[in-house]
This record gives sequence, C-alpha cells and structure tokens, in this order.
Amino acid sequence: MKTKIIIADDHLLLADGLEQILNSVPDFEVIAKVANGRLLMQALNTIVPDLILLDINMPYMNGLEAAKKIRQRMPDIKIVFLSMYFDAKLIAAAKEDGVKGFILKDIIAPLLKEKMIHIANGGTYFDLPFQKTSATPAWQQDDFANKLKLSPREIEIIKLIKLGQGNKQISAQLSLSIYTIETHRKNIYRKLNLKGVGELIQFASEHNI
Amino acid sequence: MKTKIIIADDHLLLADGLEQILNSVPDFEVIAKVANGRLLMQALNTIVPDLILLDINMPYMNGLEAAKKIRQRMPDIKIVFLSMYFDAKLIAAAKEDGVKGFILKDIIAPLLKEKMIHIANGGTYFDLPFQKTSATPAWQQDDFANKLKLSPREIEIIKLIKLGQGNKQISAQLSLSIYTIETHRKNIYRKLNLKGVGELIQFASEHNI
DNA sequence: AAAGACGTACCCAATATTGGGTATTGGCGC
DNA sequence: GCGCCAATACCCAATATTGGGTACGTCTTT
Repeated sequence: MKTKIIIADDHLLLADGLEQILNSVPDFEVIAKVANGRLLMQALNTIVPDLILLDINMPYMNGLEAAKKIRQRMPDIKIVFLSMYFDAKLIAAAKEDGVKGFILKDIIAPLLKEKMIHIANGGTYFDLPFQKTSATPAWQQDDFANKLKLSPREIEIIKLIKLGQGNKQISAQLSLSIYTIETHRKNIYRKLNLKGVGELIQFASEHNI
Repeated sequence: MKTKIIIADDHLLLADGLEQILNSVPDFEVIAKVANGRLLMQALNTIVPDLILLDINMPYMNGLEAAKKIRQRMPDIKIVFLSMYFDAKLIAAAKEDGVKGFILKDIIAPLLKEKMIHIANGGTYFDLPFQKTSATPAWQQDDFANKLKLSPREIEIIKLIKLGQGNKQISAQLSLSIYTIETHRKNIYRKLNLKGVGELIQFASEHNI
C-alpha cells in the first residue's frame, strides 16, 4: 500500500515540482494538490491521504490553522510543514499540534525524499537552523542553505546565554566588546524569530544546543 | 561491613547530635568528628571513611573547597553537604564536584537517617526548596522547615518565567500588578540565591519545575 | 493577641536588554 | 577582483529587569 499524499502550496510551480519529486519515490503517490487551506479542507471531504505536505504561508487559511483543524478531525493524518524560513516559535506551536515534521524549502530533492520517507515510516523530522549539520554535508546544500542559519559564533554565544550569563560577562569571557555581543544577540533573535532570553533558553534546551 | 563516617562541622553540639543519630543506624559508624576543613584533611591522612558529612560553612577551609580537594585525592569517598540554607548555585557547583548529597539542617532526624542510608547505598539526594514535598509530610517538619522555601505562587511564576514571559505578560496573565510580579521575582532570586532569568531557567530546568 | 508567612502593591535608582541603525575587516567562492 | 557574509565594534532610544525599600490585609500558628 502506497503512502497517499496531498500537497498544499499556493506556489503551483513548486507544488508541481514536489509532485514530481515525491512520485519518484516508489512508495509515494501524490493524490491531490491544493493551493490554499480552504481548498485543502474541501478536498479532505472526499479524499483521505496518509500525509499532507503543508505550506505554512498560504492565502485564506494558513498552514498552522489548517493543521489544527485537521488534527482535530482526522488525527491519523500525518502533517509535515514546509516553510521558506526558520521560525522557532512556529516549530514549537507545530509540535504542540502534533505535526510530524518541519522542512525548510531550501532543501534539495534527495534530502527531501529521505526525510519524507522517514516521516512516512512513523518518524519525525524538524529542520534545525544550524550551519553544516552532519546529516547534510555542505557539498549537497544549495545556495539558500546558509541563509538564516546560526553561525558557530552565534551557537557559542547561545550556550553562554543559556548558562545565565549577561552580555557583560560574555564579553569579558570571550574578550570582546559588549557591543559585539549585543549584535550577535540581535542576529540570533532575528534569525530564530525569538524575543528575549527566556524564549532563547527555551529554544536552546529543546534543541539541546 | 559498616559504613564509616566522618562528621565535619564546627558546631560541636550539632556534630555530637549527628553522631548520636547516625550511630543509631546499625550499618553506620561515626569514626571521627572534626571542626573545620583543615582538621578534616589532616584526619584523612590517617583514617579513611566511606562517607563524609560536610558542613558548608566552616572556618579555615569551607566545605566546597574541602570537597574539591578530597574529590581529587580520594574520589571514592562519598561526600554529603550539610547547610543551613538553600543555595541553587552552591548545589550546582557541588554536583560538578561529584558531591553525592545536599541536606538542609532543618531536616528532622528520621528523615536524615533515611537520606543518609539512601546515599550510603549508592544513591544521591539533593534537598529541594519547595514547601511540602510529598515525601516529607508537613506534620513531620520542624519549625525551620518552611524558611527560604518557595511558595506555590512563586513556583507558578517561575513556570511562567521559564516560558520566556516578561513581567508585563505575567502580570497580564495573572491579572496582577507588575509590581507584584517584581516582588515575587525578587523573593525568588533571594531565596534561591540566583541572579537573572538565565540562572533561574537553568535552575528550573534542572529541578523540572 | 502577637508573630510570621503569603500575596498583594507601590516607589525609586541603577543596570541590562532590546531593536533600530552604521561601519570595518578578513575569508571564501566565483 | 567583486560580492557576500561572519565577526567585530559603535551609537542611541525605548523598555525591562534588578535590587533596595515600605506597606497592608489575610490566614495560620503559637
């Protein structure tokens, strides 16, 4: 029995591309493509997939709302989020709603397949905002891969913040200006879409940085 | 084979009391009592205990220093800290140094025995700053038991801080003045001897509040 | 009734963090 | 060599947190 998939994405070209990619996996079968959340809910009245690949940003009803509704009515359907950008809060909310995966659109086809197969087999996968994960060697990442991901220095600073250190202590420890730490902090918050130490430490703990 | 214990405490009366209590446990044998860290180190040249019950605040060499040295030279000796007050940072440092337990002096004899037996048998025990732990019913706590421990309201607020909320959000959520939250925060920091959100969240995570 | 803990609320000054900039340097890839 | 980006550093204004107080009503224990 193949895994029946619905693709929900308002970028029709991308949706077609995804269809091609997923249909090239023997165990996958794309049974529908829809362009927004409302159409997705309508489609679910007549066809029932095993998995939905859901764009977060869609008109009429966004991915998160759609996921909530689907989760309530048909909790057996696996939901995987697809997004242009990394967003720590969004991922936290998604996990709350039982979403099985979060994949950035900067992924390349073979890796997408790999992750989708993993999820279809009952696993979960949530993209991380780090550069150079061991699972995805640099040579197979495309141009967008390094945007909005955390640099080594940023990760280092997150670790220190997580230890309860203030900017002053961190700057002393790394022999840097306090202004530099402020800049790094700002960049970290911007990249992860977080606000304040609390949320950052939350995030860091969940992703054991 | 009995567990050989050395008691290190500059309050001689207390040391005597502890000796009585511990000797009433069949498996325990107090083989020495010393009044400060230096005397403890001297004693260790001639006698080797299985466990040291170590007061944190002692003249000449405090408990933490003594523990570090003992840990280096004789890592097999179990060390248990005894303290008048709860101190989150101290406990964190103690754990780093391989200390097996942290017991507040407001404990009552039967519970002390219980915890010491647990530790002697290879366990660890670290006192918590909460009121009314289920393991220690209120009726068997003495007068000092509730000093410097966290109230329910404080624990509630710690949970919200841990979720990354600021004073403003917390006050809104609980329908309280922001000043009240500030007060609670101050009390929490004072009671736990912590400084800043970072350290608090660290602490809260470690003790899963 | 007095003492103490708890929760509430307020004031104030000193720091710290946040969020908006700009700018320079050195490395890396194309 | 040019562009990009990480890392560094600085400025500034707006908030937020910290840490020092005081105060008051309620409830519990002594």
